Amino acid sequence: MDPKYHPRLIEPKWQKCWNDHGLFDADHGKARERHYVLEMFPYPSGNLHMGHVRAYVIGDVLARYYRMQGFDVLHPMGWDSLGLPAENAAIRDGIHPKQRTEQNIKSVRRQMKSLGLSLDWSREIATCDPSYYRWNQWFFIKMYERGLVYRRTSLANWCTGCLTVLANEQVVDGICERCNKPVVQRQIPDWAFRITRYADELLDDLGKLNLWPERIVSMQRNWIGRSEGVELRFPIKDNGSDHIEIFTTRADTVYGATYVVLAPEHAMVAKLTRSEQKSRVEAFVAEMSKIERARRTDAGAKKEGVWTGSYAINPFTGEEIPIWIANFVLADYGTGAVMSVPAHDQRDYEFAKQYGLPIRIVIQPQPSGEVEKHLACSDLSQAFTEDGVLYQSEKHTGLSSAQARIQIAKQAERQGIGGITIRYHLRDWGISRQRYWGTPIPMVHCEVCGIVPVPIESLPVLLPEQAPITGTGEAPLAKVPEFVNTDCPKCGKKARRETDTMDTFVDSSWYFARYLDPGEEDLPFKRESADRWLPVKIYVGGPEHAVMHLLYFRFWTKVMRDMGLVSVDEPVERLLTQGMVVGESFWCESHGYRSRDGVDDPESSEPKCTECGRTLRVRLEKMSKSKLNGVAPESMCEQYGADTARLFSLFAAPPEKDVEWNDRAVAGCYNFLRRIWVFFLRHHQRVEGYRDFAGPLDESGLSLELIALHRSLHRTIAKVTADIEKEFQFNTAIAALMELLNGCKVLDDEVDGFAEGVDPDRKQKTEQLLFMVLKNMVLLLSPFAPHVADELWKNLGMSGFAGEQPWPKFDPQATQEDTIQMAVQVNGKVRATIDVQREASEDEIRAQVEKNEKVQKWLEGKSIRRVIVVPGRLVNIVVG
RNA sequence: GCCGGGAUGGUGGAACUGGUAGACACAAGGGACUUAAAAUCCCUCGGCACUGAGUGCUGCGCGGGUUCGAAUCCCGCUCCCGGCACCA
Repeated sequence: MDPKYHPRLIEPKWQKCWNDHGLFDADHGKARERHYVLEMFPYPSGNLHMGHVRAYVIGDVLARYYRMQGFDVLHPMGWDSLGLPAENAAIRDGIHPKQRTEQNIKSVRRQMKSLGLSLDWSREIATCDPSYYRWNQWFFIKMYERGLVYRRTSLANWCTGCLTVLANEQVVDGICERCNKPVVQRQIPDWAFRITRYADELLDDLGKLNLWPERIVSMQRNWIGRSEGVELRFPIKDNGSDHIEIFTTRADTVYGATYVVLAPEHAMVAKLTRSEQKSRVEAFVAEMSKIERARRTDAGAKKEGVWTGSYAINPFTGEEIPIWIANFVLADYGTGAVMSVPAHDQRDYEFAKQYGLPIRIVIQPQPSGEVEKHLACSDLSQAFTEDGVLYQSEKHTGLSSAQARIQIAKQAERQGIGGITIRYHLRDWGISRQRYWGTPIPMVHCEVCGIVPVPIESLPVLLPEQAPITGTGEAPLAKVPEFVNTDCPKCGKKARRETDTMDTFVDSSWYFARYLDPGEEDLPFKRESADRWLPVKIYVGGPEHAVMHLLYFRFWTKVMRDMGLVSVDEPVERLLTQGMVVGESFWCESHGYRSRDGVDDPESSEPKCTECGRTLRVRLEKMSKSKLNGVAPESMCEQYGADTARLFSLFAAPPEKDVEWNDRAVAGCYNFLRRIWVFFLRHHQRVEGYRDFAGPLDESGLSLELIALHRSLHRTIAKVTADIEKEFQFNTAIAALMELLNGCKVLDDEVDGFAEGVDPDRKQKTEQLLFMVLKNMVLLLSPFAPHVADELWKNLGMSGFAGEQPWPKFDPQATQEDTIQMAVQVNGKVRATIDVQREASEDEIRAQVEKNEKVQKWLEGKSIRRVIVVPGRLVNIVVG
């Protein structure tokens, strides 16, 4: 055994060895119970960062642990390799996306392997491979047949930076989440998935996800944004047949609706505009279309609008009320039209004040003295938006808001002018992208037949090798005549192919199922494989995918279920969203982000820029290249080894929390592995004769310290098992292993004593204990630090791999102490501790407590009122 | 504003169904070894007070409550983080 711990020597060796033995291939024993462990697959961007490392190591520990627990584990990896970054890079430096992607995959795969991840590489997939994306096309056509895909011309989010259409989910505060440029509204024809058809189920089934983090569930609920309300038709004055449809959640305020407002984009605007208002309305509409969504929808923006010149009739009061258009009404929510109740809606209130529209109070706070206060105040300073009691609302007056909403909805239904409706914030998923590096949409536009899907048997529609990638916003595929020009599959006449490609979220919506049968040619995957492996038992990834990816992922699963491909309702049983890896960033006013090398004394409280001497702003930020605060996993592996990198990313914090990268603490983890190494170095030869010893250990004749160590061993097994299994508390599991090692010092001392000659029976038992400690320590360590574990396993003279061994079991008997330390409290404060026999009765404990001098001191001159004995824990004496 | 999550030493973090707060690690201080440094090993380490092995008080964001006993349960606040938001 090498006297020094050299991770760089042992790690590549074992990685190769595992690979040669196909140790991590799934489906070894078909009879065993199965466990599908999945981490979100990466976009192959050339280099892994620490965030990836953390996610993959977490998943890897679980995969290795479950294997040792006897499960048949599927732990695959692949590449989310279509998408904008490769295309943008191609525009920048002229390398074809395919070439770049292949290089990157190679490099990232190598980095993953050097982390010792226990992946089944025989199932590797890449979404840019036609054998993958043909199934995107297959799904697209199947979904088209089911009415889940449709062509629409709609207001789309047009990114002024990427020059392409974005999904709602990709727009954050009116800004493109990718390039940070403004997003504007444009009428663009595109393809969309009807995810809204599943809105209810996506919402309801959140209730089944009880092993998902609450905040993710809550974010999804928020995003789906179900609201129950009433749709009402407001007839238009002097036009008997026409009406405006509005949506409201506050039908109880309908008697206070004193005007109607439409979104500027509303289809009826032109029809409703009277000639005398025409110029003003048109100018306003034109102006609005120019304003980017960010400013339009900013809550702080000034309310603006114009009157159309027309009137509607409030169907409940019969009053004529003016029809306006305004910036604060959105075309794509509800019906794009609202009834305005200025007394009870803050936006309507502000608008009414500004344009002198009537305000009528129809809700009173509560039937108390406060009513008068409100009513007396004819000019409200703001809207009263809470529920209350109806006022001046004809026969509904006096009802509570809740009651009134039901009554008014019923009345509307009876009169045939509306009824209860449910609206969602969730919109259909627009998937058309005017980009090259994506899945071609398998549709043909024929002048005779219209839109015709490509027949399933002619899939895949291959992405042409070359296309002019200019980034100008027009679909690159439209400029490739060989691609565009085709024959209509229906009539055979000349036709044109669709030239948009699919959003890459399509790829990641079902990849988890492709791993089941990556080579399958007739279907995306086999039903029997799906039944064998799904749902995914544990899915690990970053919380940044809480909304988009996970929602689409769930949607797709439900669609696949309805297509008869899978039998599960939800793709993932348990979700683990790991925290970010953050690092200290240094920012200089004049030189921007500075690397540590560009900082004078990074440890001080006021670090200075080496260029200009300015005091730098210090922050903890997600590690990134641009912020120069990252640590590359590769250099980490070179310096300390993969095992240390793995250990640190698990030990620094519980998995859901952010971890701050700390070089010193990393060294601490390295030190732990080194100390284990030294411990084995010292003892491994001594246990040569005990390789078959499987316990139980006879403790008689052993010193109390050694018995304590034996107990500690069993407790550690119990603790590590529970920590992994129950809560994924890898940090405390590793702490327990450190504690065990710390406790092993007694073995060193004991063994030192052997030189002077010792009772052979005692020596044998000690060596048996030593062996059990060494063996189990390796096995417990192996999911976390697999390379060093296998090296130590070999040095112990054991055969096979540590990771193939059954997970250690503990003996509950052996975890029990004969004497237990109990705390003695007097009036709830700890005053003494006593040692009692484990089986001691309450009376015996009381007797012992009474004898205790320290306790007596506190009882002096007081009378005992009550004594509480919590077996095995403490005694509390209540005195007065 | 709405929805979620959180607050424990100098730091990252432990603490089973309410039961000895601060495991484990980092940093810091002291010591051993060494010509010296590094490395390694050992000791101390929430705060305050007292001459001491020690003892007492105090301490889990703040204020109340329940309880023999609260970091943990309940009520009321403060602050921080994440998400959503002119969504009618």
